[in-house]
Amino acid sequence: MKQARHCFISESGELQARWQEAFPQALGLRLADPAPAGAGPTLLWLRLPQGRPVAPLLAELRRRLGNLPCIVLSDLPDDDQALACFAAAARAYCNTHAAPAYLRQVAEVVAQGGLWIGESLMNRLVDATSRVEVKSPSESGNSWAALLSPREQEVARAIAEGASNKEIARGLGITERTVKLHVGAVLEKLGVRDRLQVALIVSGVRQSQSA
Amino acid sequence: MKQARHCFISESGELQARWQEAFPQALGLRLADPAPAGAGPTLLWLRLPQGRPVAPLLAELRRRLGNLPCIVLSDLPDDDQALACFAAAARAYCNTHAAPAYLRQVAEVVAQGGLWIGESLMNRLVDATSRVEVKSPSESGNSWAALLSPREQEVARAIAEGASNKEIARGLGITERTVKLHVGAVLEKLGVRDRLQVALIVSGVRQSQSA
DNA sequence: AGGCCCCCTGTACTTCGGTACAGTTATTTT
DNA sequence: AAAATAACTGTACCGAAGTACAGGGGGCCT
Repeated sequence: MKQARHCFISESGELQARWQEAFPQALGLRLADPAPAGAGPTLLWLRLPQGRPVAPLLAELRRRLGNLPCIVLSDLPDDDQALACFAAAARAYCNTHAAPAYLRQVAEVVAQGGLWIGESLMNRLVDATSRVEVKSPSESGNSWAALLSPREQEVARAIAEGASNKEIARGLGITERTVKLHVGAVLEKLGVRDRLQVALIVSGVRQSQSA
Repeated sequence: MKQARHCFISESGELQARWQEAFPQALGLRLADPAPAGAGPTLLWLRLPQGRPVAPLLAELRRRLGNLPCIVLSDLPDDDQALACFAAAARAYCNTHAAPAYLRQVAEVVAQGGLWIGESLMNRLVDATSRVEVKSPSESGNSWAALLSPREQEVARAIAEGASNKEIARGLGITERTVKLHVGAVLEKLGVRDRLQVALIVSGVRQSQSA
């Protein structure tokens, strides 16, 4: 892998001491500066100004400097801001005041096509997902799961991913015949006539027709 | 940071040579094995069996081994599978046959709360996002309609209601054969293999796979 | 012990979905 | 005038989906 050319972008254009420590040859730019002459940067670091929407900022950066991977640094990181950054195709989100070693690792990850989310947000995502899976049999509002046996729920979820009977069979280590049995049970219990409706119900688009 | 205890899970339970090279002390488990006695692992690597839905696999692993960070290895990586993995709260997705150094970096990233997405998927996400910003300030995410002719849109919407070809034909006053023609065109233009995916896309659950 | 539910499998059948041939008509674009 | 696009129809074929018979084993409850 080639050496990345780092470019730090902040309101004032100054380089934080730790940034310079992490990447001695990094370039510093102000938000309004034009693209630097010569060999362009290959990796952008954007220090987020306080209280501004991130999407337009990132969009403009891309327009001016090319569609480069961009790492967002926030003085006061919070999960919602992080999500906004990733929605705007940021590649990483971390604290402005992170240690140089940390910054270097983030850079390496991003340079190799990785995404740096940070622990707080990651935990939230994992929590959300596991909670859904754990508590969905009991309630979760739409109650389709409550009508189905555990095995049938697995089948229903696979259907919602678009899996064929054969794929589900391989996935669960059973025969296609048995999958058809479960599918049939799911159809009857949810009161629908085909798997497409099952997919819509599991995806939350429709409600089950059953009592 | 403490040393992570790695646990590789595959169908056969064997450790690939490069896994062992990357993590000499890693534990190998089969899919069906129970949790190992003693100090449990802190990081799971799951080698994905061919053609199986991932969500149930990951859910069951979490049930059995605890809610640990999980890295998914795929013999034939593709973007859709990767998305399914992240939807199931996987922390990383990469090629089974990746080099030891690569695996070690993935592990380090995950151990520090990062997410490893891989270049292919990342490029797609970045592309998608930048395209959205460029071409649809008005409507967002509903790009499926833009790809289809008016008639095809009608058919696509009917599909999302769960209508059969025969019903669509009666509804539009045309033959079933013609409906099939339109359905075929919709499938091709949206880049999906069956009407179920069309229903999910039109319902806003999925994005179109096409350029 | 009998009844109930869950999970699993097999054979055989019908219907539906999707595609591959092969066309027609009308409108628009180049 | 030719080419491209949209809409439409027909026959035919294959595989997937779903159903209808037929069973098997195990666990739980009264």
